[in-house]
This record gives sequence, structure tokens and C-alpha cells, in this order.
Amino acid sequence: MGSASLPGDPDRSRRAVSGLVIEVFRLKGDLIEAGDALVHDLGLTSARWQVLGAVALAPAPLPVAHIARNMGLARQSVQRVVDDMRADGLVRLEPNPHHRRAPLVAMTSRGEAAYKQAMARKDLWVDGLTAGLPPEAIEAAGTLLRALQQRIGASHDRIAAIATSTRREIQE
Amino acid sequence: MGSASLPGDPDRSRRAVSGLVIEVFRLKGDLIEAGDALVHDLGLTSARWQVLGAVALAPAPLPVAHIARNMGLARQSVQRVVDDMRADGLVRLEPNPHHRRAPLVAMTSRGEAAYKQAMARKDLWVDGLTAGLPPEAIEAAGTLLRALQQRIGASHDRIAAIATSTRREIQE
DNA sequence: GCCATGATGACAGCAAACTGTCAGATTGAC
DNA sequence: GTCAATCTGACAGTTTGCTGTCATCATGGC
Repeated sequence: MGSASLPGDPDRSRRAVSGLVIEVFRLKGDLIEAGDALVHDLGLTSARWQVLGAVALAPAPLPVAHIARNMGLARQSVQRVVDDMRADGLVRLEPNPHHRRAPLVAMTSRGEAAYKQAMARKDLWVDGLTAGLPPEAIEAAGTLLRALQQRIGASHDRIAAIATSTRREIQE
Repeated sequence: MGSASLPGDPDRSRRAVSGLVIEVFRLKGDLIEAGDALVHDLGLTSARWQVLGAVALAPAPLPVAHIARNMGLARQSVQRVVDDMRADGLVRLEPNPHHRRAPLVAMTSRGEAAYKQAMARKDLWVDGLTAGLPPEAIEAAGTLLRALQQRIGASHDRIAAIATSTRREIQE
């Protein structure tokens, strides 16, 4: 593998991506942890909060499968969270006039109160986190992550090709 | 809550952070998925690969609890992955002269071969992902995520204060 | 030397994502 | 109108992280 074979110095990009990936993993864990701590006493978790957010942002009540598609998750993951929140009185299932077996998820008044509290706390917390950071830098980071994510999504064929073409004997 | 009360336009930062958080969650999922696909036929997963990386980068063999601390994970998560890899002959436990109950994790030759293959594939894949992206932008994104992570780590007290001070009656 | 304290691994169980399979409900092609 | 394909929720099981508890071992104050 030669050096300086590409215009952009591949080693520099490789190192930058390695660091970025580590940060993404750590940050994801820290965000879940902080989110849980921020809303724990409201009867919420990060997962519940995200589902309530999808319900709140939708222009009309949605069935579980719809919510899952909007969030990019599997149907069953959202189903379990919704079941748990229903048992806790945070959401309620309303009959769906268009589909007898797909009830619509709606927040109870307790669910709405908890969600509003959670969002208010989030804003307070985020304002403290970003104080002194230029918004442009935050936006630029988001843009880069989005670009990376799109490239990863488009790289499935390349992954398969790399795995096939670099296959060596690993067996004992 | 006033508008334009802070120099940096809090709404703009809030929106940027919201987008960034969504990207971090999505990217984490995509990275795990892509990593699994990239090394699946080597008997590795993303989790195994990360543990092997921690072993490979350490200047000397480490016990499981040390590896977990380095990775920012719980001891038991790493323990289970190590147990699985030991059953598959990718790592081996060596006696620890300093601690009878904390054996040192070392790669077997099969483990080393698999790890080298994984790293070579990762480089090929990453080179394709970053082609055309300025390395400065990747580095800047990493720097911002790192700054955010440090601020989150320092915000535990503030989270508790926010939760306490904004507590309202949510009960039915 | 003795014993509290902490580090470590083993084990059990929880959380939140996944996949697979199934039956009932809806929808669209014909 | 009928029937195949699709959508949906229910249920079971897997993965990969977590927490909590326990017994054992190491270390350091005394």
C-alpha cells in the first residue's frame, strides 16, 4: 500500500474516521445515559421518550408499525415500548377506523405532561452544553455525519466485494 | 423563554443538536451493521472486532476489567465477548503473575489473522467512504463530537439540578 | 501479621434492539 | 365477488449492552 497515492492523503482520512467512529460510539452511550437520567423521574426512558416524540410530531395518530417505520426501527421494538408505556398509563390505544387490528397510539394526559416536561428539560440541558460552541460547527458536524451515513448506505455492494476479494484461510 | 436572549441564537443550536443526535444514533446503527457484514466470514462481529482492537493496541496483555475500562464499557459485556471468542479459539487466557484471578487476554494466531484481515478490509472500505471528503471536515466533526462528549460528562450535576428544579406533578 | 477495602471473574437477570413465524385484517388484481 | 399479496400485531427467541450480587484474591493501614 503506497503513500500519497491519492490526492487526499488516505492515512489522514483513515485516522480521522477511526477517531470519529470511536466518538460516535461513546457519544451514543453517553446520550442514552444522560437522556435516561434527565427523564427518569417522569417515568420515561430514552427509548420511551423517542417513541413519544414520534407520536407527538406526527400530524395524526399512527399505528405501531407506522411509528416504527418513521423511526427506522423494527416494528417489534416499538411494540414492546408501547406496551410498557400503556401499562404505565402514558399512552392509550384508540380504535382505528381504517384498520380493525391496527389501533392508533395516542398519548394520555399523563403522557403529554411527561413529554412536555422532557422537552423542556432537554432544551435547558442542551443550552448549557452548547454555550460557547459556534452553531455553524454543530451544523457542519451534522452535515458530515449525514454524508458519511449516506455513503455507508450506498456501500453494501462494496462491502460484499471487499469481503469476497480479500478472503484468506483463517481456519485452524 | 425569550428569543435572542443569548448571543448564539439558542434555537439554532438546539435544532443543530437535535439533528446531530439523530445522526449519531443512525450512524451508530449503520456502523455496527456494516462492520458485521465486513468481518462476518472471519468469525468476527463488530463487538469482537472492537475487543480485539483494544487487545492489539495495548502495549502489554490486559485482564478483562482493564480492557472494559479502556473501551468505556461494563466489565461484564467484555467478559462475555471474551468468553465467546475463547470458545471459538480467537483469544486465549494467560496466567497473570500479578493477580491470580485476573488472567491476561491474548490473541491466538487465528485471532491475529482475523484481526489483521479485518483491519485491511476496514481500510479499503473507509478509503471508498471518504473519497472526495476533505480530511479537515472529518477531523473537525470528530473534534466537535469530542467536545460535546466532554461537556456531557461534566453535566451530570446539571442534569440532576434540571430534573429537580423542573419537577412537577405528573401522577394521575 | 491481621483485617478492611478494593479489584476481579462468575453468575443471574434486565433493557432495548434484532429476526423469524403465525394468524387475522386489509387491499388490489382480476 | 374472490383470492393472492401485503400489512399488522402477537409471540418466541437472539444479541449485546447493562446492573446487581457473590466469592475469591490482592493490597495497604495498623
